This record gives sequence, C-alpha cells and structure tokens, in this order.
Amino acid sequence: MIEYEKIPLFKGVSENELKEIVQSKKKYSKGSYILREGETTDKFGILISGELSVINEDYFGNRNYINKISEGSVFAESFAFSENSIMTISAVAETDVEILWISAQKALRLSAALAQNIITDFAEKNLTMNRKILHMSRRTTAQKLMSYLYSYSKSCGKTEFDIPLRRSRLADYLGVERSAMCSELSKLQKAGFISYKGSHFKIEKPDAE
Amino acid sequence: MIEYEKIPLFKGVSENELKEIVQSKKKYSKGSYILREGETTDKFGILISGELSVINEDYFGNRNYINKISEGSVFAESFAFSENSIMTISAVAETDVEILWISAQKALRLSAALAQNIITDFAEKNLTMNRKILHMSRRTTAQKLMSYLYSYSKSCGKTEFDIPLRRSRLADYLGVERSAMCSELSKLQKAGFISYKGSHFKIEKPDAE
DNA sequence: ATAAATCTGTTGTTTTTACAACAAAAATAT
DNA sequence: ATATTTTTGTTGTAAAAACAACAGATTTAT
Repeated sequence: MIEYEKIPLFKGVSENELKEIVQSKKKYSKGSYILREGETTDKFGILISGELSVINEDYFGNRNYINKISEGSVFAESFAFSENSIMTISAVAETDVEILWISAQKALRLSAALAQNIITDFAEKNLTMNRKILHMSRRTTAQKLMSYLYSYSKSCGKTEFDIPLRRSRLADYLGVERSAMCSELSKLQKAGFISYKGSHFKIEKPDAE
Repeated sequence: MIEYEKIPLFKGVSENELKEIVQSKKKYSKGSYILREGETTDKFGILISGELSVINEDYFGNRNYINKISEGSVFAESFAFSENSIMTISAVAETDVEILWISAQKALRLSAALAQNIITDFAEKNLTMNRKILHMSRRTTAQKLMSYLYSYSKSCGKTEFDIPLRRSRLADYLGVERSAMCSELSKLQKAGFISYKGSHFKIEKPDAE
C-alpha cells in the first residue's frame, strides 16, 4: 500500500486539491476485471496496492499482455482524456488490488500541478510504448529478444540483471510464441550471446549487435 | 501550409501567448533529418507544411517506419517532456517541410490552454500506438492485415475505403516483409475476405473475424 | 513439509515468413 | 506523350515460427 505522498502523479498537489479530485477508492479481488475492452471511461485509475496487467483479448480469448502496472502508477488515462473513445484494452487484477479513481476533466480543471504531472506521465508512457514497438518490429524472435535485453541492460546500467517478466509474459510482450521463444533463448545462450538462469540474465557481448 | 489558427494544439491559446512560446520556425529540404536517433531535445515540433515520417533505423540502416506526421501535427513531444531521454527514433522530411519549434517547459509555464491541448494530443497519440501494437501482436501476417483493415474500416465508418499507406509502408507499419505481405493480401482476396485495388480496400465480411 | 499448481525448456511437425529475383503496373519526371 | 523510376504482385526456396505435447523444475498454497 503506497501513501498518497509517494504517488508521482500527486507531486506538488495540495491536500485540498486531492480531496476534490479523488472520486472514489475501490477494492477488487485477484483475477477480476477492473476495466473491460469495449467500454468507455471518463475516469482514470491509480493503483494503490497490488498489481495489475493491461491486456488485450482476441475473439478466442487469447490474452495479449500489454504491460504491467505497479503501485503508484496510473492506468487508462489515454482513454479518459480522449473523448468517448472505446477501450481496446482491459485491465485485470493480478493480485487483490485497491484503486483510486479520478475524474479526468475535474483533475485538469482543479489542479495545474496535476496537469503537469499528467503530461510527464504521458510522455514517459509514450516512450515505454515506443520501446515495445521497437522490439516487436524486429524480424526474428532472436532479434526481438536481443533488442529487449540490450534495452533493459542499458536502462539499468548493468550487463547482468533480473528482468521483471516471466517467460510467458515476455513472449506476450514481444508478440511471439512462448515455447519458440524459449528455444531461441537457449540458442542465444549456446551461441554465447547471453547467459541466463530463470529471470536472471547476463549480456555476454555488450558491444555486438 | 497550415494557418496557426487551424493547428489543434493552439486551440484556445492567445496570440500573445503564441508569440512567447514559439521559439523558431525552420525549413528543411526533402530527405533531410529533422531529428536524429541518439540526440536529446527539450523542444518539440509542429509541422507547418509538408510531410514527415518518424522512423527507427537498425545498425544496418534498415528503416522501420513508425508513423507519418501531417500538417498541423506535433512530433517529438514525448522526448521533449521526458527529462534527458535519448531519442530512439528519427524524424525525416518526406517532402520539403517547415517546422515550428516550441520549448516544452516554456509552453507548460506560459499557457494553461496549451497544457490541456498537449494532454489531449498525448492521449490520442497513445491510442494510436496502442492500435499499432494491437495489430503487430497478432501472430500471422494475414491476421495483422485484417486487424489493421478492420480497425481502419471501423474508424472511418465504411466498409470501403482508401488506406493512407502504400505497400512497403504498410509492411513496415505492421512489422512484416513486404512481398510476403502482398502475397497474403492476394490470398485474403481469393478467400473472399477482402477485395482491393491499390490502396482502395473493401471488407467483404464485416462481421467475421 | 507436502501436495498442487504453474512455469520452463525441449522436441518434432506443420504452417508461415523472409528473402531473392523478376515481370507487370503505376507513378513521376521531362 | 514518352521515358524513367518506383511500386506492386508473383513465385520458389530456405529459414523461422507456431503449435502441440510432455517431462522436469519451480513456485505457491495448505
């Protein structure tokens, strides 16, 4: 459970403003849908406790995992700030979660500080998506993996690190099939590009591509 | 050449504010780089005339086309609003272009109206990227194509329409190989799902998936 | 600590994609 | 209007990915 003061979006926002802006606080149990594809929303959410995933499902119910939201992070803001746009994604509770709902328009009207924070949030989220697109647009699974691992390594400044995604999540994230990805991983290890055990990875040739 | 009054981002922004905010106005010739991967920027751009593409290049110089910017649209705002983030993309002039450069921090400080417009812009851009990710995350080229075509058809409310991308751009956009995509297109046509001639498409089975 | 559930790595088979090369069509320049 | 350049569609082949199925490892629940 994160305290309000530690939520990045609330930085510089006064307590009085907060009282006006927060619309509701709700609990959802593990596995339940917090938002569902096809609906619309004029509120966005802040995750107070627990963990949730943003996903897309096709007509057969196959889940495409888009990203993970952790404590203190915002979700569904793109839909809340775009007029009557139907959601193309769903939000699912990975654990029991607690969520703060905030009216998009009210937030803009009542707090300049919050507006600024929202811009920063959007900008960063945009970059995250940019990165995902970059990985996905590589032609082969091996290239997608290397693109992801290099990028992750760079962002944490180490050649040895733990990734936050398990195999099936990583496969979804990169838009590939899990088992095929596993076998590509072991090929990359045999070829000496990387070594790994579970979620712990090491880049063996940091300069090569 | 678009007039300032018609630029969506300037809606509700006074002329005085505009004078303060606009940092410079520059011309670039067809083919030149407007922004280059690896650099940083604290300004964002508005395209006044011409057309530009946002791309990513790999180490061999293969271009991955990310999206097209048309007159009146904003680009590079994610980087400008994220602190010292290195650009992972480049912007290239597709024709001779003219660009308005705006300091991100100045814009936020000097105009509340602009801040609101930036939020809307971000929200919509986010949705655009979401859509691209959705298409790309489909497993086969045929599914990616149908995902794109259905989505486009839905967004313009017709089952018969012209797409704004030529074949090689569409292939880049979907992250697949052009010629393979062409052959998938003709299979889809033979199978009766779609019909097309050039960039003119028709969805033959609007309800099916 | 043990059982149950989930996740991971591997393999063989089928399907799909990338790639290369080229002819036909279309767009652009002169 | 004609020539030149670019784009598109096609095909065959080699490479890669999806899929299915399963054993072993790991994690989670009790």
